[in-house]
Amino acid sequence: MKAKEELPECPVATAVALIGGKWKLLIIRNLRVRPWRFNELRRDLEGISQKVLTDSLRQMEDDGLVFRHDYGENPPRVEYGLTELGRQMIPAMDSLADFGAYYKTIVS
Amino acid sequence: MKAKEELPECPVATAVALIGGKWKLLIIRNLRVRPWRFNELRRDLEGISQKVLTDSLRQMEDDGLVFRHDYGENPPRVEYGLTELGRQMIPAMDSLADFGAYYKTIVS
DNA sequence: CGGGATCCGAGATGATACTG
DNA sequence: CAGTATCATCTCGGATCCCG
Repeated sequence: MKAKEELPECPVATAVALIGGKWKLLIIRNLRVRPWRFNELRRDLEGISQKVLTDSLRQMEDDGLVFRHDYGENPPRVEYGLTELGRQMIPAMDSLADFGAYYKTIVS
Repeated sequence: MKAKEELPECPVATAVALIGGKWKLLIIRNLRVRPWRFNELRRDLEGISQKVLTDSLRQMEDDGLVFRHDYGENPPRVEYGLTELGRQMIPAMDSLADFGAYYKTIVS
C-alpha cells in the first residue's frame, strides 16, 4: 500500500498515480466481472507483455486495488481480482467508458 | 481530430487513449474552470516542461477536447480552454477525483 | 509571452529464454 | 501455468537554444 505521504495533494493526481499507465484501467475493466487467471488475462488484453502485466498487477496489489490468490496447486493456479477498495474505482471507470463511447459517436 | 479507425473498440481504451499520460487529466482539471494562458497553466502545473505542455495541448486540440485561441496581440496572448466535447469529460474526471479523495481517507 | 526545434537520458515497454 | 531474468527498444518527458 502506498504511504500516505507519497500521495499528491490533488485527488485527481492521486487517481492518476493509481490508475495511470497504459493498462491498469483495462485490467480493472476485466477484473470487475470476476477474478481472472494470469494467462487468461494476458490473452484477453492482447498486446501486453508478461513483464508489464506482472508489474502492473504487483503495483495494483501494493496499492490495495487488486488481490492475488495463489491456490498453491500444481500446475500453478493464481487468480487476480478487485479488492473492496479496487471496486470503488468502478464508477469512475464507467464514467470514462461513457465518455469514450460518446466520443466515438461524435468523431465518426 | 483522431480518425475513427484509430480508435480502439473498447470505450475504456478509447478514454485511455484520449486522456492517458501524466498530465492531460490535470490540464482538464484546470481548464474546466475557465480558459488559461500558456504560462499561467505552466506555472500552476508545476513540474511540467514547456515541451510536454505544448505537446499535450496540441494532442488534446487534435482530439477535439481543447480549443486554442490566439488573440494575435503583441506581446502574444493565447488562451486554452475546453471545447464542448472536452466538457463531456468532466463527469468522469469528477468520478476519478472522488475515488482519489476516498482512497486517501482509506490509506491514511 | 508563447511557443518551435533539437538533443538526450530515464524509465516504460517489449521480446526471448528459462524455471518450479 | 505462472511466473523470473535478461536484454533490447522505444516513447515520454526534460534541458537547452532559438524566434517573432
